[in-house]
Amino acid sequence: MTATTQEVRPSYCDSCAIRNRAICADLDSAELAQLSTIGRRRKLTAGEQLFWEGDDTVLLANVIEGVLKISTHTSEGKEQILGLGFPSDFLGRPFGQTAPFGAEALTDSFVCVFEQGDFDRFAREHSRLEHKLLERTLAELDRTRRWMLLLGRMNAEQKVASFLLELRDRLTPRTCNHIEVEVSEIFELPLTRQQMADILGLTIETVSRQLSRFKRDGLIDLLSRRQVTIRDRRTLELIAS
Amino acid sequence: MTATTQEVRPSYCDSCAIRNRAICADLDSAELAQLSTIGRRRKLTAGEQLFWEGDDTVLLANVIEGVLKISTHTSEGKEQILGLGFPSDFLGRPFGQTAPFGAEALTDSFVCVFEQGDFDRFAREHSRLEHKLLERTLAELDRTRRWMLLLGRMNAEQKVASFLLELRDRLTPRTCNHIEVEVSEIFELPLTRQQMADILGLTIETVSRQLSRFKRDGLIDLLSRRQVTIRDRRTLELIAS
DNA sequence: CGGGACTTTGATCCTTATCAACTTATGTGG
DNA sequence: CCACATAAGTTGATAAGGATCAAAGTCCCG
Repeated sequence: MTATTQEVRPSYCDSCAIRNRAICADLDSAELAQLSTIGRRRKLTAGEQLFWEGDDTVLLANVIEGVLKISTHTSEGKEQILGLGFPSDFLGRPFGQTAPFGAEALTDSFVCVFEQGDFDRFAREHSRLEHKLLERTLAELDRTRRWMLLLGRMNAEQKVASFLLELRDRLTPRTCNHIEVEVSEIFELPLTRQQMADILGLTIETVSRQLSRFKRDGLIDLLSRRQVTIRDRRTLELIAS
Repeated sequence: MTATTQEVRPSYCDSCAIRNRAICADLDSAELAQLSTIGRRRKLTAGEQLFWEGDDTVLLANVIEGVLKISTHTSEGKEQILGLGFPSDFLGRPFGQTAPFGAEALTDSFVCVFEQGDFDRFAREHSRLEHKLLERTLAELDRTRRWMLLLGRMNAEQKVASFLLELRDRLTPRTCNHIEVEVSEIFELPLTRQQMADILGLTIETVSRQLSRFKRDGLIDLLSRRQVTIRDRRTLELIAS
């Protein structure tokens, strides 16, 4: 604690795929080394639960690879997905008592997991990290509020169009080493139709019908259940408003 | 900046109604005095806009008295209210470029306003404040996500019931000087039917019909357009799930 | 007391949920 | 490697909840 000089061994964080995009981005090597002592990597297979809604021993995680969902349930058991976690996103509820939502891997994933207590303590001692976390939380709040607009005011067609566009964007990192990457309009849906319905506040049938319609109208292609190509982005954007 | 001792004059913050509940709660007198130099009080009359969606010169505010709404619009002009601000709530988007939503007073209000730049600078230098802000933002994110469940998965009856209950709770501070206060089940709606509709993702007619139904069934009383009494909280809670 | 905004109520229509049957993928064991 | 079982997805028919359109009623304020 009081040592002024400190042997800084490179932590495995240094080679982390999201080193420069996650909340750890502003930490120096020493801090990173310290952080890496309280975190551990974990592999998740599709469908595996990272933590459950209501858990007391709360986990926090950086998504390194893959896509996760966070969700809650109505008392009648209907699920509502609250958001998706993509690489470099931070998942979980710091400074809380119980997890207000559950987290599950949608695809095979890698995450960097922390016990909440460890992380909370670390964050309070490193205001740069806390600041990053604040910025992320504010951004996430913005995104969640935009989603409210979708849930409250859009019809099924607009919802599905918006969702496809957002997925395409978040699934493809905008830059790679500061070089603009030409992005393909083909991508893999990381969710089942049911899960899409649970995100959009629709039923599985409505989602399916809407996708079929978009395909029939030439706006998208469905190569397989999970493979989507956006053929007419302009029109989709018009529909999504 | 480098002075170690400093004349601390009591700022008007010391007597602020929300001194112990707002994000300023953890600041000491010296910090509070400093903060008060960059903030100013402002009175708003019902219907007055504090700032607009898309504004570049962004304002931030602590709500001292009254109720504000934050909202955004679809491209077709339909409004979606994103949330309400009650006394001690913090409004606005720190560390951002443009306001992602507008804020308007629903009732005559008092707020404590900051220029975003001033506030951002202050926050970065006072990690206790930034920590408070983080906790609030996380709590607000939780609340917003619960609202997603309402928008995505509830029917009109459940939405209106939930809203009445939440309004009653937030309109009445739970404690006063650490003493549990017996709360009355009568309260004033700070919104028009149209605004309620814009919060719940419904139309004005549906909201009105639902309220009439609740009244007919003896769950609530409507003394005037704005005066509501909750007569059967249990059943309302049951409906709201 | 009169005018305008807000609200309530009724009638009808439309979107999406629900129910049901069928089709297509996925995967496992013989 | 195929046949079968199971899960996931599609499509159609019908129903219901809310939106929309329309008109009457109420409150509020000058």
